[in-house]
Amino acid sequence: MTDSTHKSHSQAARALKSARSLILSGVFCPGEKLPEPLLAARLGVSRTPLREALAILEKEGLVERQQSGRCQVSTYTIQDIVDAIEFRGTTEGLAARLAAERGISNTHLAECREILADLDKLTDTKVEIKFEQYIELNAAFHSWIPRAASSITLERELDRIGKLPLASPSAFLEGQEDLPAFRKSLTFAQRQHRAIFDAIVAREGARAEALCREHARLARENLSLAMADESLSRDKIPGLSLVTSN
Amino acid sequence: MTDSTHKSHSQAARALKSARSLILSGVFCPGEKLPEPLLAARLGVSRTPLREALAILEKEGLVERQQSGRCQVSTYTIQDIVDAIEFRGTTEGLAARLAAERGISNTHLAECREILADLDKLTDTKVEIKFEQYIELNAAFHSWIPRAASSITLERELDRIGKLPLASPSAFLEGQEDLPAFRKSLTFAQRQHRAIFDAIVAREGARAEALCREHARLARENLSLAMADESLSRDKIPGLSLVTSN
DNA sequence: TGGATTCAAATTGTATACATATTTACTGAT
DNA sequence: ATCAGTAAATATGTATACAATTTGAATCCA
Repeated sequence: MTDSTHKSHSQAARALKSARSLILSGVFCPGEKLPEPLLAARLGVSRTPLREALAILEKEGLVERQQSGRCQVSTYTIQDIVDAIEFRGTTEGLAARLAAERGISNTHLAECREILADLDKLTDTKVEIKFEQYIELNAAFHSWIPRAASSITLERELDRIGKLPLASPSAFLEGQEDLPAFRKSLTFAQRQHRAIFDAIVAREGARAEALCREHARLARENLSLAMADESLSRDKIPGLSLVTSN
Repeated sequence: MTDSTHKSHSQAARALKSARSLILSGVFCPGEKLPEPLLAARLGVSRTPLREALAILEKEGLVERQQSGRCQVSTYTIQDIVDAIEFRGTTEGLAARLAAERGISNTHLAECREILADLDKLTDTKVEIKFEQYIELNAAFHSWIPRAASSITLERELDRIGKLPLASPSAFLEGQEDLPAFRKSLTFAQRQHRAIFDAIVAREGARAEALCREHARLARENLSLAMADESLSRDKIPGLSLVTSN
């Protein structure tokens, strides 16, 4: 899957993305040791760029260094994930409130209208939902919120929060296409998207904030669904393999 | 080659702390280029650990890499700072709400009582306030909140947010000892600390959250004070040198 | 058997070398 | 004087080498 032809990305950047992907996809188990020489060989880079990538992954919380300096895959509890989801909802709520209070530009208005219209097409029709498109548009809506608030700070922070395991708005959209309860929730989620947008446009800051928080609860529900669903989703949903089941 | 015994002061870790300190203290101007060889010589390390430190500082937002790969000190607007303070207040509010909703242990209860009692001693007496002690105790109170919520996630995130320029709860406590308006605000801040604690103990989540947000507004006021205060505070308050006065 | 001990193998942290890419300074022409 | 073009200087990105440390295992002793 790795694409070594592109030189637009440095070895360090590719090592970062590959290693993150390998960890989230469950190729490495939580707690597993990650010797640098081994990982470097596996990723096809030398230790120098790999170590830069590992330093970042450590900051992101995906790997930990024990006192000796050895690297291992982090372990997460369900509550860690719940808290991360709540954290994202709260931060998106803050961004939505600021967008409402500050008012948004016509450009941002039009941009979101288009995203929502496209999402409507995907969810309203009786046609088979195209999940890849939905994921993309859903991510577009969520990243729109801090941009609408004209807040570089929140843009960057939400981007970062999305890298916490299972905290991203798209975290539970992959690998659950087959669950009927899950599919129905997509239509509901889109109603919430519209409500959040309307609240922002109407400058109703408190409402926009509350709606964002409630919207994040969907992810929490999906987490429950995924955990209950036995072995099916464990290796399909990126990051779920890091969670201790207890 | 100086001290390779303790890993707690690895070259990379020391380079990180030193470079961060140099940037925040205004030794390097915003936008200034930071050539690696120069910086490495200045910090007394080789480029390898320095680059790890720079990768982290880039993630923290203190330095940026232009497309060529060259490193430069980031520039912040006042609104970036305002948003970062609001972000911290909101996240502390979330932690306080969770602490209230989940209930706190007796250990955490006693720990905070002691912190607050010590803060009372410092602020109530007519004696000269010991700023260093106040800063330490204030930081202890703020880091107590996510611990009381039993949330590793929020503990780590708030620690991170505190590294954003001027977003830390202690950001404006240094270098303003001489401003009377500022000194008076310390007593007020302590009243808010007590109110937050009481709300958490009483399991009043919404109140605890609202109080935390309001408490963060103090930092915003201090930012205004510091900006209005001409050249005095610009090189005294860590991070203020990164802000464009525009 | 169980526990300490020693020693080889493996791993980390760092410095350095070097190829590639970029910046800067300089030259010369219009 | 201005601009383009070129060459030298400098910076970055990466691989590799090496010392110091840690791990793992085989050995020895009670």
